[in-house]
This record gives sequence, C-alpha cells and structure tokens, in this order.
Amino acid sequence: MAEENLAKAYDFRSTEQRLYKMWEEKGYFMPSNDPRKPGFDPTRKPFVISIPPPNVTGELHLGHAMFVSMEDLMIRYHRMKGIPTLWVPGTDHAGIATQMLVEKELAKEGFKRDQLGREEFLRRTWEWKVKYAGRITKQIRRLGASCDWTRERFTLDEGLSRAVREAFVRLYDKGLIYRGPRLINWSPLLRTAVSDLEVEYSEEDGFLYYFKYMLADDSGDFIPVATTRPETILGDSAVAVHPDDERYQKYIGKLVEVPILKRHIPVIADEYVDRAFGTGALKITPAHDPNDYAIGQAHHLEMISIMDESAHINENGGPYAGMDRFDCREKIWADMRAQGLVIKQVPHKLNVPRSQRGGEIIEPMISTQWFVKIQPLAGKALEAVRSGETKIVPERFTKVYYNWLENIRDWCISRQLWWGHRIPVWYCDDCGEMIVTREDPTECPKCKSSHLHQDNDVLDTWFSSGLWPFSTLGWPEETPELKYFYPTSVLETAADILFFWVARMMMFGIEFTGKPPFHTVYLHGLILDEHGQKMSKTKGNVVDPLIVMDELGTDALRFTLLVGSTPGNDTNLSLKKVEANRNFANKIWNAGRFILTALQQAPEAASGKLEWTLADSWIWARLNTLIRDTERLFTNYQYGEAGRQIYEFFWGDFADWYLEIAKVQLAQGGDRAYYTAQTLVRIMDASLRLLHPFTPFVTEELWQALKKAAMTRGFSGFYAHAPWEDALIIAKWPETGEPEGWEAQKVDEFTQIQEIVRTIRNMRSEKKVQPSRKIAATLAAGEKAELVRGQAGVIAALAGIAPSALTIAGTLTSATDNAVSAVSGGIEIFLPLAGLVDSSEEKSRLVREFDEVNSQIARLETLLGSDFANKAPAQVVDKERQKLQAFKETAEKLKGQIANL
RNA sequence: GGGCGGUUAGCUCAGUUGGUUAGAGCGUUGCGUUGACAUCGCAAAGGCCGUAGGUUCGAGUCCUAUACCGCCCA
Repeated sequence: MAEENLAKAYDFRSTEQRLYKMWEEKGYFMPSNDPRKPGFDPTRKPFVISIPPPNVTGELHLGHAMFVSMEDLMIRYHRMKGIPTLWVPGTDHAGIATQMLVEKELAKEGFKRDQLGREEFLRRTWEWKVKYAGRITKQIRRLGASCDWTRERFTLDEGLSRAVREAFVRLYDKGLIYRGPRLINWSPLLRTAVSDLEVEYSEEDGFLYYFKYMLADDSGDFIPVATTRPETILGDSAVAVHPDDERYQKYIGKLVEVPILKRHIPVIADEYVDRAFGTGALKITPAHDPNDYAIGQAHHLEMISIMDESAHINENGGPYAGMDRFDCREKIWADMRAQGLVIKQVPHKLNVPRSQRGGEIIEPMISTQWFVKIQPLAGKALEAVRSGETKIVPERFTKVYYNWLENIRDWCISRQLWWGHRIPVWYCDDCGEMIVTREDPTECPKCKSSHLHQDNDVLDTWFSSGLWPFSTLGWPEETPELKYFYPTSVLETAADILFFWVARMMMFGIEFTGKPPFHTVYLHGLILDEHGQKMSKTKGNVVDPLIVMDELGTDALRFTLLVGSTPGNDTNLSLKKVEANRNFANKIWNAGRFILTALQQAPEAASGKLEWTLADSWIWARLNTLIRDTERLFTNYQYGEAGRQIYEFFWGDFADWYLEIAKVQLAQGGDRAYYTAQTLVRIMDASLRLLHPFTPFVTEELWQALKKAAMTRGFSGFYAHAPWEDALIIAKWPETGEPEGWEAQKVDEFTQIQEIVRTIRNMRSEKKVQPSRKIAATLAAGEKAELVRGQAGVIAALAGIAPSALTIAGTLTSATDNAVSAVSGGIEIFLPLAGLVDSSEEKSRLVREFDEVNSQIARLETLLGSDFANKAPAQVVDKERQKLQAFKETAEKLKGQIANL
C-alpha cells in the first residue's frame, strides 16, 4: 500500500484477513528451525506451546479469545527474538458435548441413538464433525493466531488414537488400569459414568426427614434417624451410631427393620458418625452414597443397588420398582407416614450433585467401570512441581495443585458413550478371556476362538487430552519432532482446568516420556462481564468475540484482554474498554501516517555532523527504558503491565510530545529535519515491534508502509545497521544495552520543559485564552536560562506562545505589570494578558499556591529533621533535599510575585 | 470445615525487590477543529488505597486480626 493511500482511520476490515493470509502463505507460522528441513540445527532451543484444544464442533467464546491472545503474544515475542517457535494447533473430540449435540439433532428427526445403532450413529457424528470442524479453527485464525496449521491435530485422528491405545495398554500392563464395580457418579440423563471433576455441587432447598428405625425385636423401641433422601432407605444395609453415644450404645449389635421392606439390618458403631447432626444416628446406604460406601466397605456391609441406569427404582425396591427416584421419595414417605414411622420433616439446605454438562442430578451408584490407579502417577506429578522442574504461574496455584494431587482418588475413565476412543479391550465369548492389545485381535490367545467382542465403552475425553503435548508430536513414535520439540515450553490455559487437564498432562507426560511436558504452566482467569458477573445466556450478558472483532477489530479485542488481565485473576471485560483500545489502534495508525508524510518532506541526506536535540535524546532514553522494562516484565509473565507501559509510552510520550516537537524540528529543514525524520522512523519502528505481539495487524500493516517509505528515502530502522526485514512478524525484537550515562540528565531537563509547557497551558486555560490565540510570555529561568533558551522554539510551539514574543531572561530586571504569573520548577512564568488580569484574583491564586508550597516545605523540613535523614539511603534523602530546595526557591519567587501585585 | 483471590477516583481496573504529593481507561466539567488522529487535542474536578493493630526512618506495597464479596476443595 502506498503511503499516500493510507486511509484517514485504521480500517481493520480491509487489513486483517489479507495480512493473516500473507503470514501463513509465507510460512512464518512454521518453526524457523525444523527437524524435517535441511539445515536443521538440533542445538537451538525451541519455544513450544501446544494449544489447549477446543471442542471440535464448538464455537468461539471469550475464553478462547483469551488463550489465543495470550499464547500468540508469547509465540510472536519468541519468534521475534529469533527463537525457533512452534505452536501446535488442534481440536478435541469432546465426547459428551458432541454426542449430546448429535443426539439432539436425532431427536428432532424423532429417534434415539439406539435405534440407529453404533456404526450408523458414529457415521453421523463424523459427518457432523466434518461439517463443523472448520468453524472453530477459522475463528481462531481470525484472532491472529500464528500457529503452525500444517501440524494441526485432532484427538480422534489416527495418530492420536494410536497414542491413546498405546497409553492404555502400557498402563494396563503395569497394573495401573483396572476394571471393577465401584461407587461412581452416574448421569441418568446421559446414562454414563462421569468423573468426580465433572460433578458440581449446588446448594438447594430440601428437607431433612426424621423417621423411626424400629428394632427388629418387636419391642416397639426405635432409633430415630434423619435422611435427606428417603428413597435410599430401600438400599439401607445398616444404621450407624457413634460408639461413645450414650443414647444409642445399647442398640449396637442389634437388628433394626427397614421400613416397608421389613429387611433386617444391623446397628453398627463407627466414629465417622457426627453425633450433633440430625438425630446422631445415621442410616447407611453403601450403594448410593460415597460416605456410606466407605463405611460399608469398612464394615463389610451388603451393597444393595436400588436404581437402574435411568435412576428408576429397580427390583430391589420392592413395591416401588419402576418408579422414578423422586416419585419414590414422595411415595415411600407417605407410606411410612401411614405406618406411623414418620417423626418430622424440616427444611434443610442440601448439597446437590449436578452434572457439569447438563445440570441433571447425579446419582452415586455402583457400576462396573474402568479406572486408572492414580497414586503412582500423582506422586511423580507432585514431585515435578515440588522440585521446580515445572513452575506454575502465578505461584499460588501450586498449593491448589498439591492439595488436589495429594488427595486424589482413582480416575474413572470409562464412559458409556459411542463418540470417543473405544476401550481397547476384547472379551472372548467362548472362554471369557480378556484381551488388552495395541492391535485389534482376531482370535482369543487362550482358546483360539474367533468369537470376540470389544468392550462397549469409550474413554474419557481427558484421557486423550492428557497425552496432547506429546501425542501431537508423534508419540509413541520417536519422531524427530518429538525429539526436538518435546518437552514443550509453556502450557497456557484457564485456571479452572488445572485439575482436568494440566495435572493429567503432567501425570501422563512423566509416565510415558519420563519428562514433565512443559517447564512452565501459565494460568489466566475467567472472563467476566463488566460488573464481574459470570457471562451466561440466561443473564443475557454474553459478549461474543466474533461480534466484537467485527465491530472494533481484532487488535482492539486482543489488547483489551491482554492488558486488562493479570496472571491468574479474573478479568472484567467491557465494550467500553475495547472501544478505547480500538482508538489506540487508530492512534498508532495516525502517528504512522504523520511519520510517512514527514519522511516525504525530509531531506534525502544530512550534510553536517550529527547533533541531537533535547527532545531527540529524551525520547530515545525513554524508549530504551521501555525496552528494558518490557523485557523484564515479559520474563516475569507480566504481559499486561508491559502492554500498559508500551501504551503509555506510545501515546503519552511519543505521540503527545515527541511528535508535536518533531513538527517544529521538521519545519527547521536541513539536517535538523533529516535527523528528526530518522528519529521518528526509529522510534516508530521500535514501537511497532514492541506492540506487535499485542496488536499484530495494525502494526504489521503500518510497518510495511513505514519500511517501504523509509527504504525509498534511505532511512534505517531501529537497528541502524541491519536491513529491514521482510515482515514485522519475523522482525528482530528490540534490544538495548545498559544506560550510557547521559540519559538521566536529559530526561530531567526535558521534564522541566514539559512542566513549563503544562504550566502555561494551565494558565491559559484558567484565563480562558482561546487555544488558537498566540500570546506573549516572559520566563525568568535563573541558572536554567540556557536550557530554557535552547528550548524556546519547543515551548513556544507547544504552549501557544508567539515565538517573537517569548522572552527568556536570567533574572527579571523590571516588574511585569498586568501579567498572570506562576512558578514551575524554580522558573518564573509571566503571561502579560492585558485585560484579563484581575489583580485581587491573581493575588489570592498566588497566595493559595504559596500556602501549598509552604506546607510542602514544612512537611519536608520535618521529614529531613527526623530519623529519616540518618537511616534512609543517601540517595533517597538527597532526592528529598533537592525537592525542599526547589520548593524554597518557588516560595521565594511566589512571594516576589505577590509583592508585585 | 479448609484454602485462595478481591476490597485503591462515580464505574472498570493497574500499581512484583517498601522510598515518602497514588496512576490509567471510561464517565463528568470547561475550552477547542485550515493538514497525523473528533476513533482527536488542551485543561479541570474526583481517592485519609475495606477496618483495627503491628514491623520500619518510611507501608497501597510486609506481618497479625477482622468485615464484606467471589472462587476452589471437602
């Protein structure tokens, strides 16, 4: 795009897709050092991220926008540093979610998956997957994600499926996978087991039901018992009391009679029982409650399952067989009331287990499932973080990680679904042999029968996700990619899936490759609405990132997410902020436009020797400080703070001040104009480089234009002696050495000039002087006269003073009548505003100022007279002394000005 | 019950080796547009940094307690 064609405002719509295509086609997303390509250097350490795979049929939400922005930032930064960089993209088959969607679709056609059969159902699900698979990846591209799409993977593709099977068989062979009946969380809606993590507990209103457990000896005596779920009475196998409970000690060892069913069950003693809760006597239903299950095991109680897959009462429920569990709750309570067994019913807050997925109430049930014996894996995963081999950012999450892994229970990995990795286990129909193999068997190794059938279940999706960092690189094959790119570098994801995913990758990574899969885990928080509320469709406060990008641009969204967040903390997002950052993108754009025109006007070359102005030195010093600070902040994962500082530099220093001064310097023509143009290009170039990981599109677009214009005119960029790179995305990241010694003084001097300008602007504003009106000014600068004189042009231009009417003196020889006066940093400023000066008003203003300064003097004198002067570092004390000195000078001068009125 | 985070300007948030007059964006008020930008500029108002103690020459920042809000685990 030619510079004269740059639109007046940044048009992201015409830019984003074009640039993304260009980057991808040029191969910039691929690692610069690739084991599959000639010239590969295995000694160069790469930077690698595996994407948190989104649901293959999902749609983009702000969580995705967040991780993509964050990871792309990391990737672009490392790429610009010249580090071989790989970001592996891909998607997850999301077993339950996807299957639910397809079943819903089937329901519209009026049938269920069982009517279709497994094969046909899977065929349709694959169709569905193919239809929607591109959607999410396309949306991720829109965010500017510079991942290597040539390496895109899907958890159900061939290679990854092989990895899953390999992992399963290895764990099985090691004795770390077993199958058996256990108490698990059952979703009656989905008719599958779910893991502990997939259950959420919600506090809901319910009742505590008190009733009589009659002794079986016909004595008429009873033990009062309370329960929240009367229907589970049908599955009771004991009543437990605390061994020390004097109320019930006499019943221990006796039998009681289950209401309605009249079964006889024992009264047992267990210290688990809370004497203060309910009646202090607990009914035990080992097959339908996790705590009761543990007690049941300890006391070898019978496990009586009373529900079927749909949570209807089964044949063990006697008269209630076939009833829904909640209908049964009502009915059995009514029946018990009729039999005089009911004591009372009081309102009670329940902790109801609900499915994280569908929200239905989860029933604890005994079911035969596959489990991973987790202790040995968890131990190593703990050790890797304890030893520092893997670091979690922010650090406080390490405690959460420890706590979870230290108390972890075996992981139920089988799901009664069809969409997923089918468990690689076969059973011989003839001899019952169980066969666990990497390849599909054709005959039973024991009896040679060919009548085999595969286990019906599939694996939990997280089982395959746990292998993701290495399965995507070719594991179990020892591929060149695996050798070079594994372990990966940073795992960046949302804090709420620390357990689901991160911990499982740690366990599997160490188990299967011997190494933790990444050296750093970076966690970001949730994206909430602008008032800190969780976004939800029912609340109607959902922000759709696609719409935001359509309306305000990708860069604006990215910058908002990146700069608005701190590690691990939730982020409140408001469109106002995105809008403000859209404005920032436009600001960058227009600063760029100005520089391009400046370039056209500047001379082709310098004739004399190089001489920098104060402003030149100042902006350069500021830039170098910024580069150092950015580097430090990036190293500490303080991306948001880095972004804020770059923003402030660009807008507050470069655009607000340097650009305005550059106009003056350019107007001077000659070498001054030449060097100013050169400085503009260098600072702009460096700024675009620093901003690129945050706002890739506007920076690349502008950089291309800047480069073209600069090259045409023979100007160099930030790296004076290096050629301009082909694209900003692969341009070298700004680096700078330590300060050279001159910086502090230049910055200090420039700050004084800024103060003078601000003071004059302030005075003008107070006196309501039209901004366009050029006025006169007299400055009495004392020993700073030379500095101020050198900056007369700058002051005049920025403060709206007519250059010919700007007088700069050491000390004032004659009083200035009819002038508004002020003191800034020991420099006296007089604006002769005839007709606008009201001397009594002026006087009271100056007196107010004088009082303020005096109170500062008093404060500092007290401070310097205290222990502070002895104990604080000399540098700090000195700084305060200088301040005091400045205030004293100011006070002196204000006094004079007041006297003059 | 245990743990974690938050509490700073009207709103949303920064403020990571403690340095002495606390910052931004948005909003508010006033002024302003012949060339980088009204998606803008200039200026202003607005905060005893939840509360109470403590450490220190010095605390928004460190320690203890406490209140309220949110999250996680059991």
